[in-house]
Parts: sequence; C-alpha cells; structure tokens
Amino acid sequence: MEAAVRVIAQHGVRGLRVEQLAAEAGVSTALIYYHFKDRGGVLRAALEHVNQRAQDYTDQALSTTEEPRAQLENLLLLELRDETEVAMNSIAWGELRASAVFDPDLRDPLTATTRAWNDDVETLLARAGATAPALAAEHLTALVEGLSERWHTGSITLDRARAVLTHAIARELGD
Amino acid sequence: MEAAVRVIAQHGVRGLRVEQLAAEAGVSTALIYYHFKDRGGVLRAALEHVNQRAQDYTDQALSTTEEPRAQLENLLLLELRDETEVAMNSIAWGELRASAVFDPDLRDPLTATTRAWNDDVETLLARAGATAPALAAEHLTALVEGLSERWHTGSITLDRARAVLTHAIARELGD
DNA sequence: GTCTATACAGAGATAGAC
DNA sequence: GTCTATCTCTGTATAGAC
Repeated sequence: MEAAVRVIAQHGVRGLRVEQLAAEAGVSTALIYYHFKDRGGVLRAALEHVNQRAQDYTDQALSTTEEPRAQLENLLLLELRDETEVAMNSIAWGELRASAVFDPDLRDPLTATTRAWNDDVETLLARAGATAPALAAEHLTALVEGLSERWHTGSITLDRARAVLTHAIARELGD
Repeated sequence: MEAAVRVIAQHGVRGLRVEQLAAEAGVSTALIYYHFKDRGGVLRAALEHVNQRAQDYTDQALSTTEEPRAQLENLLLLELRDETEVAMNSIAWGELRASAVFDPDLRDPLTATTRAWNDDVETLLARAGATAPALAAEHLTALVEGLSERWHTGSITLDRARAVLTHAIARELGD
C-alpha cells in the first residue's frame, strides 16, 4: 500500500501500472494479483489506506490539549504541509477523489471519509464559537481540497494556500 | 472539441480513448491524428476550449447592469448549475485540472485561466466592499473548485454546495 | 506466498488509397 | 480532408513451477 501511494503520487491513478507498482514494492506482478483481485482492487485498497492515514493524523491533532481554535487550524492545515510523506498522501488522496467521479466503487469510502472529517471539523468549530458550524465545516474542508489541488498543479504556492485558509478560518470565527 | 468535452465528461481524461472520441465526433481515428499531433494534443486543445467557454460565461455575467454583489454571486455560482452543458463543462474542467498535476503541458493554460478568473472575482469583491479582495478572491474561487468536485463525486448535493458557497460569500462581505 | 514466463486484449499511431 | 486497414507496443492478467 505504501508503494501504491508512492506510485500514485508520482504518476497518478491513471499512470499506475501494476508492473511498476510491483517493482516499487520489490515483488512480482503475479504477487499483486495474488493479494488483490485486479487493478481496481489495488486502487480501492489504496484509497482505504490513504483514508486511514488521514484519520490517524486527525485523531492525533484532536488529542492535544490546545484551544479549540488552535486545534482547528492545525487540523485543517495538516493537509497543506511541505513534508514528502504528507505531500504524497495529499496528491494520492486528490487523485483518488478525482477518480471517484468516474469510478463508483471509490465513492462510498470517499463519502464516508469526507463525512467523518466534516464532523470532526464541525465539532471544533462549535467549540470555537462559530455561528453556523455545519455550513462552516463543509465550507472549510471543501476549501482545503480546492487549495490542495491548486498547490499540486502549481497554481498557488504552499504559503499562499496556507494564508488563504487561515484567512477563511478567521472569517468563519468572526474576526 | 465538443465531442471531446462530452467524452471527457463521461469517462474522464483517463478514460478518453481516441477511437471513442472519433466515434463521438462521427469521424475516423485517422482524422483525429490528422488534426492533432497525438492524444496529448487533443487534451491540450480540449482544455483551451473549456477555458474559452468558461471565459465566455464570465464575460456574460460581468456585462450585466446588476449590483456588484449580485454579479459576484452569479459569477461564482455559474459553475454550480444543473444544466447538462454546464455540468459537462464543469466535469471536464475538473478532470483537466486533476490531470495537470501530472501533465506539465496542461499547467500553463490552467494557471492562466485561474489567474484571469481570480482577477475578475477580485475586482467584483473590491467593488462590493470586501476588506481583503485578493485573499478573498483566491478563497472563493478555490472553494468553488472544491465544492464542484464534491458535487461530481456525489459527496454533496448541488443545492447544499450552492448554500455553502453563498454562506462563504456572505462571510467575506461581512454579514 | 512467491516467482518466471507468457497469453491476450486494448489502445495509440501510421500507411496508403481516394 | 477523410477513410479503411493494420501495425506495434504496452499493460492486464493468468498458468504453472517451486
């Protein structure tokens, strides 16, 4: 799965070749098919893996003793970071999201993860005193996805994306 | 190009087969290669076509005599509409955006269009009395992209996406 | 569980006629 | 400009041995 995330982050879902994945993982292609039904099965498993990793990050951010406002900023800015692992996860996640437009099998896990993320953000927003936490949560999480994609396509710098997000959070919290 | 947009909207950039495009356009595959260098050339031309269409919509929205605030809402909500043609354009645009992560040839036209859109939105925001129009413009346009993708993956309904966007606009204009 | 070898299909691209 | 026919390569997936 880690090899899959690497390959997807480098070449996209469309560019994922089973042979290359095998090479990246240091095994034969046949072994891939032993563990997964087909190429689509690899993608589904990869999506679940990325989701899981995102959830782990989230839980970590939520388990601190910081103020709600600081927790909220941390949680949302998690995706917009410079470290290789985060960036790869983010690219792979964006790819799988985009693929889900045409691959119904990917939709359910995607929707579930999105909902869980929204809920976490909504809780923090409510604690931080937002007036419309549900709307605000969908607003901010969708914004993170939009900014993330712009970052990956080079349409915006990472710093600028973080500034835009911080600005939007401030607007939601009324300052 | 219209056939290309249809095929991309239905099967994605990833699913665009030259043969299918030819069928959709009612010509032979050889003719595609006569007019375009290769499959990548088709994609680049399709992106330009979608960009142009988006620019036309934008100009139209800007040429009305409405209040800046109403113009702003119209312009941003343009992408989130139910009509087949708009939805197809929006899906194709999203696909091409996602593809640009791995296809450097698509990046320049993408960045140019994004910038033009940002500028238009920024102008309207300034007229409508926003306090930080540049930041707000990038905020709102990136949000539209995020919401648009969620809509296409079925993670949010169209009405809800529109509500979230309207909410975000209101926040930026301080009510 | 894991490999090597290979069958098979699909899709990009071109040749050459009209 | 446009077609039919076809070549070629790449990539998915399987067979069968260890």
